[in-house]
Amino acid sequence: MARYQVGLQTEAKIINATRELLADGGLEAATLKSICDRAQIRSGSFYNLFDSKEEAIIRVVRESIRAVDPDPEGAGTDTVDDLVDAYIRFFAEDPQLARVYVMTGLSTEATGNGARRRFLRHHERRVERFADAMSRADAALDGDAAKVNAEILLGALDGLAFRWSLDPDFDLDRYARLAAERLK
Amino acid sequence: MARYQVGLQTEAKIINATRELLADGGLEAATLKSICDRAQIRSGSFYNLFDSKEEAIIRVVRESIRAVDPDPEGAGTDTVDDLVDAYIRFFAEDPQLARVYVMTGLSTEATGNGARRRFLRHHERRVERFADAMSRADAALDGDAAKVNAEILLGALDGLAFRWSLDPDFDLDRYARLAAERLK
DNA sequence: ACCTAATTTGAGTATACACTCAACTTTGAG
DNA sequence: CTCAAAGTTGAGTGTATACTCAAATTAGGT
Repeated sequence: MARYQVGLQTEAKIINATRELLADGGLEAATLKSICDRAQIRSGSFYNLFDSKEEAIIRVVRESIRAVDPDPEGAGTDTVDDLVDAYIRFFAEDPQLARVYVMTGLSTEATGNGARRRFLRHHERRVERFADAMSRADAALDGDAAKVNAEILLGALDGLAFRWSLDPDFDLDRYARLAAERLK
Repeated sequence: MARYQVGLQTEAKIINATRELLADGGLEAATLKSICDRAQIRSGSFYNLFDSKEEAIIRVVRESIRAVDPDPEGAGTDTVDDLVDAYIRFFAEDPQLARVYVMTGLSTEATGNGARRRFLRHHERRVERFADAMSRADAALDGDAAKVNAEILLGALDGLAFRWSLDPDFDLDRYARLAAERLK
């Protein structure tokens, strides 16, 4: 499985092309032809490095989901503000990956519902993270109430992010901070 | 353009089949073949009544968008609670249409972005509706602040609805009411 | 019962898609 | 420099898609 430099470069070109296409037009836009055209390769090269189109897409989607997580290994030291900031920063700093992230959750099929399940699992982990931070900040808040609050706050953040994905002019940063202020 | 009874029945079968498929599997699932199979007709009959597959889909989507609106002609007499109730009721009473509604906004292409634009336009109208109701309830709230509040509340509702579309077990009714309580 | 227009049929068209493979070229370790 | 493995190519395969149309059937007003 040793690899030549050219192969690694081609792999990177494919991943970049896939990410750009997913960010611009979602799963519908990421056809094999469009990926190969953008990466400036022929389909045979694609299949020399990837088993399927889905493999490339899942790699990009996974990357986007990981990127929204401020500190995947972090164990209970974040504040709610930290978490909200990380969420907002993700959208501000890498809108392309962020769009992939939003569109992933929304896609009905295309990646065989695997993406949806991944998205949901990640969401649940994040709710716990937020709930923990809320509990730490307010000793009077019991676990269940914190989880409810976290679910609502994350719902609002996701809803506003979705709104932004429909209309890039929407001031996500501002609204997300206001929502967090009212809901934390 | 006079029509026989059979024709009207066929049209209804097609619309129903399309709605069911959209609700279950989104745009990806609503292929011409699947629509015709479910409606128990052959493709020629479909094209005798519709100019394109998109026409049938758009009819269903429009229906879903209209259904979420409690009183499209209503001029400024609703309270925020009325509007939130209508939103929740829409999801509780016709989950199938509601799923179509959510999935429509999320679809990247498939209906040529027309659906997305429609969705956004409708969203903006609804924000104004909510903002008006908020202004009426609280004289101290100026127009801009009300609009911001409305945008956040609707963001939260849409986010929670999206969450529900990923996981039908999610208790949308409960969370939506809690969100409205904190944000109105 | 008659007759025209509405409706149905299903094989057929054109196109786009993901994916394959045999022949060829390039890489880089020894 | 050599050469086996890695990488590239592009025409080609199979399948699914939306959509068409000539021929047959049916509806329903007269």
